[in-house]
Amino acid sequence: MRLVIARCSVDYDGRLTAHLPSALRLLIVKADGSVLVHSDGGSYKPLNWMSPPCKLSEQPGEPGQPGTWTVTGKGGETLTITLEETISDTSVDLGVDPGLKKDGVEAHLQELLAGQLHLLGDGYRLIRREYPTPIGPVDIMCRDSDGEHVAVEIKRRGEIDGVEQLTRYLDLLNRDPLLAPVHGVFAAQEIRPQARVLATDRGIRCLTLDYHQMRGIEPENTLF
Amino acid sequence: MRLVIARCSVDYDGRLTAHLPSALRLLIVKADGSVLVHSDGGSYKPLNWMSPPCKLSEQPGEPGQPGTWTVTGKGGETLTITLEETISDTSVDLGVDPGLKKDGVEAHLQELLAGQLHLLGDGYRLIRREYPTPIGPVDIMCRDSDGEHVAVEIKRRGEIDGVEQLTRYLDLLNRDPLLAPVHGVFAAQEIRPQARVLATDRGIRCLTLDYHQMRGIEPENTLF
DNA sequence: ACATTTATCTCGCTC
DNA sequence: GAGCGAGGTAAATGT
Repeated sequence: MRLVIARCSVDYDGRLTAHLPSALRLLIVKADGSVLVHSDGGSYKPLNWMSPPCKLSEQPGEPGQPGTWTVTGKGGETLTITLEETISDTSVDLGVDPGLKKDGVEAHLQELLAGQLHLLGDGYRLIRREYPTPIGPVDIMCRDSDGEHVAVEIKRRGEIDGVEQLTRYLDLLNRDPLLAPVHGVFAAQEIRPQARVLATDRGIRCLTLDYHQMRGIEPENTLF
Repeated sequence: MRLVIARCSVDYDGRLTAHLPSALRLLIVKADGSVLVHSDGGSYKPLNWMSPPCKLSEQPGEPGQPGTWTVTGKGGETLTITLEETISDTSVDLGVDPGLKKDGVEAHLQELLAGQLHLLGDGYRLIRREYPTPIGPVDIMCRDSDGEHVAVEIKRRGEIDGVEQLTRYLDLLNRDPLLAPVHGVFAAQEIRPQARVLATDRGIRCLTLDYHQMRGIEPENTLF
């Protein structure tokens, strides 16, 4: 990664054309060749940029004359940076980033809850995640301490349509004498009052998931 | 603007939860307090960030111990950065940026077409741009050579929803006896075949705009 | 590979 | 201030 602080003007020509008058800015050149032009405000979006894949061509410029960067993108779009005065120019090798892990999405909540079935109550045993039915997979299917089936629907935010979805599963599953009775649990980080009322009215238990707590309890990497 | 190169891990807790394992990264603190965490790849989007308005609280950490930054956003969301090793930490005052000037977006197409109504046909006269209706503004309202009203919807890329939008305007406008009959023109740099079929079926004329040509023909600043 | 949907969307505008 | 629509949307997901 290369960081340049410079007084520069910038022109973009691609899907649209855009121009930045001369000012002091931060230029970032990443390892993949992408270039960002940042000002000292705004938000995370650069004033202008070029996404990878692209190629940077640098014309140093005569002493006392501005240098020019020409960045050409895959589709032929160009970012032209005219550097009038370079305050600093440093490079650093950051290596490859392990990447962002987003949590709190449905898939991760399902994974966590499947490993902590005790949150549903004592003696619960997992049958399987993504239990298939003709109208879609049940997030978690398990048995309670009495051996009766429990279908769990997991949402990040529990709203009415999630309750409807679980209701459809339960209607279907309870027609199967090998499974019935199948109980329902509606689990979410946040359950809207309307959804809670509807679920309760239909005999579906609501379970609010404490994501932070679940993540803390999640088993660490052990020796085995 | 402050630039920090550091080995750090990052946790975000807000609308969602996200975690970044420890790695070398670039941290940018802008004048408005916003914080960006960039890796050496990807695109212009940071791995994680906090948008302004927000407040940065810095706990320096004991010697040999990591320091911690806690950035708190307006809605209570937090970005926690644990700095294990700081490679560099520099600040620079960039001043206020004059800002970006864009061309070739929908607004500019509208401006160009309003000045070149002959592209619609001979004898067209402009009534006004952004002609207001209760369901939103019509991009261009004009009269044709017979004095009948013509509503023009302009898109950069003409797709079906743009045709639907114009259809809603036409339905409404044609209820007004002072305006009816109002004809429709769907103008775009590129019109998808499905959109063209739908528009034609509804008696809406399609017009493909050549942006570069329109820009070339646009009258230069003349003396009078 | 391509189409569709989402987003801590951002940004700019109108009411 | 809330609401709406565009975006060089970008990024993720499903087919």
